[in-house]
Amino acid sequence: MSGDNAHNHSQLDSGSRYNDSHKHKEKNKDKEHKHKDHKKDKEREKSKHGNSEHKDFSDKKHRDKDKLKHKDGSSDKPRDKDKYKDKEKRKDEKKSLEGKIKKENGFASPPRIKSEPDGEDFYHSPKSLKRERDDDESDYKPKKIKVENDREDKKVKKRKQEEVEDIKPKKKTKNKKGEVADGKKKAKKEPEEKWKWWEEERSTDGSKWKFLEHKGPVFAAPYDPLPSNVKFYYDGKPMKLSTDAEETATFFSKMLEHDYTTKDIFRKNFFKDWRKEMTSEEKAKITDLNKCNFTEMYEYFKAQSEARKQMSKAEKLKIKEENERILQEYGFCIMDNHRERIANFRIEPPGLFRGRGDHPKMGMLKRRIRTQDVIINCSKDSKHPKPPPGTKWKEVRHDNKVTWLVSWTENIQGSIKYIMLNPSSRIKGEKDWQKYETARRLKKIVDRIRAQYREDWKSKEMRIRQRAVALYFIDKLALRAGNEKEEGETADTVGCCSLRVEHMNIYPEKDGQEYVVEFDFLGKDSIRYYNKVPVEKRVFKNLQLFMENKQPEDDLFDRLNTSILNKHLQELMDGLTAKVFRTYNASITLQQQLNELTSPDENLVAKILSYNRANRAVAILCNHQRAPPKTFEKSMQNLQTKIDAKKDQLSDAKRELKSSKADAKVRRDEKAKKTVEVKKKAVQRIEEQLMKLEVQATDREENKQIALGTSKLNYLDPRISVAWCKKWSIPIEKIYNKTQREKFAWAIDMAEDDYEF
DNA sequence: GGTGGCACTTAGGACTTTTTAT
DNA sequence: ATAAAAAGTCCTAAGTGCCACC
Repeated sequence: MSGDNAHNHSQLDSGSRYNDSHKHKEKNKDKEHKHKDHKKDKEREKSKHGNSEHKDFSDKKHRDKDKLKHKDGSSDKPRDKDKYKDKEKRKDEKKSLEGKIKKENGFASPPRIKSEPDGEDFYHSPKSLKRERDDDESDYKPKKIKVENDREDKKVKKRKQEEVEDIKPKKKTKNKKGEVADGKKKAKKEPEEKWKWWEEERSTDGSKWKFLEHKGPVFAAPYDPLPSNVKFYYDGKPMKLSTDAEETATFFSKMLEHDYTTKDIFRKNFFKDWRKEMTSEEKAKITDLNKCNFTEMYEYFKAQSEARKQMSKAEKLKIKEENERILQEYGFCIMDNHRERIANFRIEPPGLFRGRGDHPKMGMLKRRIRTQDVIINCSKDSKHPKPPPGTKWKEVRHDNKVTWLVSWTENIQGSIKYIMLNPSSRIKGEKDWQKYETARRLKKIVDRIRAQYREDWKSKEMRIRQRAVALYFIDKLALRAGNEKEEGETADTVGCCSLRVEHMNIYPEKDGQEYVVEFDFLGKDSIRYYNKVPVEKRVFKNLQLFMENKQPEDDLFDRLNTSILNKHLQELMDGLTAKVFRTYNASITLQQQLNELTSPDENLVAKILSYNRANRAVAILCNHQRAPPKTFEKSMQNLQTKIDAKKDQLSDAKRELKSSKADAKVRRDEKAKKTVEVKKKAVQRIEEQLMKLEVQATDREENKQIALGTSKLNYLDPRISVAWCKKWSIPIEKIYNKTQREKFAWAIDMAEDDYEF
């Protein structure tokens, strides 16, 4: 009773993530299918649908999807747009497109002949295989063998200079309003000259770096015990907890407001792990989580965070400076002569595991990482990071075949966590660039691949048909590959290859369309994928075949998994895997949509709306969702109010204009004429403002539950956006913020207005 | 082929800061 | 000046894919 009744919240995952309770069907038919053993049925049941609250979401989503789903080479019958006729453009008059192959931009590459004689002939050493491939991935400048140390080429000069400047921990990055000049006069003119790694050659030996030096991770702050006046109550009585037990209790107390704490699994897992932290006396006494009252602790933390907000300017500044200091010390490393930003240099603090969706491990205690858990990776000849006094690293190694600086093993899933570089770093950027080049190579042969999988739908071999149908989905719908997962260890989610019969319904005819497939499953992060699509007849027939005599929980593609699929893809094109299709389809969609939606005579605001729409088309394709912002309704309403006000203002202005015109007609003097002009201007200005507001409203509404960021950051070849900006004279800042510009510096530097994906 | 380990990319939500409206 | 909204950043979970080994 007491205690945690503080929470009773409502819905959490507003969005479309399932978590809870969905009852479910006849599950017991049981395991005679060779299938795995359904000990996890239980979990699965939970994610069964039928959750009415998703209703409207799905409707909407499916509407959008129908609208935008693209072409797949050929057919693709009518979609069910009918039901939702809708806003202007973006129908799918796009299909074509595939046909035309564009010339690769600049970095021409010896396009590897597509189906080359499988690897072996080319690559002898499995060891170096990967790297070699990368290299002749082409796209990167004419290669030349990189010599260990600075070569003689023209680059040397530039490099040297950078060495000096780049490496200096610039005391304070940005010149915050002048205060900079301290330290040394910034004589060093800052590394204003940004390093253009993309103009240099890449190493060819499979090593990721030659030199790496860093300071190691920043550990989580040690536990700071509660003041004695903040009490924990068990069964209504105050109880002083041992430090460890108390710390763990604070983790729970901090989440009191979160829906997690109302979930059985969460509570059960938490309580079990909490008890492990208790002394035997505590363990004996505390036997029921429901008798625990954490509210004082909760209030205490709330007050603290409140206090933090109320801090004076000076205090805040001090904290900011301290953070900056830590950043300068630990947030950078030196990799091959350049000072590069580290992404996550702080070790994850202890806390309660928050899995997403219906995670069987939610609530478990994520333990504190100590020095002896940490592996350091750096150059032998670098200054090794030193462990906190009195402690020792688990290991210091010097592996330049990997990119991480620090790693440790996490205790929930037993997986390894890494500290790596920021996306703006050379090592990440090169990889990112390469990813888009691979997608562009796919573009050149995608027609052939499509033709082939269509042929394969007729294959005599079941495994080939399954492979072909799966690939069709991956291509057409941008589904993820769908690796197998260990049951019971994670939320029950699937991707293409791991789809189960229960994840789709097929209808010979539905809503006036033939051969409709309705997908409904939870994908990555337990985000629901719901889509109804007409498919080709052969696909449909194949699906019927695959589903024959199967139980709902059986795999749809029982002869297929990601490794079989990827092996096949690898034969079609060097470097081709399932995920390349997502990248390819996302980028090509952006490009098409930009071409279609951008009208030359529109103003900047309208163009940006078009960009956002193109971006949105991709986000919808990739099913990138977000929970509608909590304040969405309200802010939408506010905006509408503003629009209404503006409209009133406009009609007033118009009226005034009219009367001034009438007046001018009568009086015919200069003054009256002038007045007319002034009024005209006013009307125009107001109209513009109104337009802007309306655009804003449209954009926001359309974006309600769509997340644009993920595709922008991970799927869209940035050169497409850069070229678009150049072509229409849109400042790049309108599209990419500072962080994004840093990540995409390579693209911003190299793409011209005629770049074509 | 199946399995587990490893490295690295992709992902949404929480949290913080900045901007805008009042 | 203050509040609200939006934008930006941080955080870390959850994917993909490859490899070694059996």
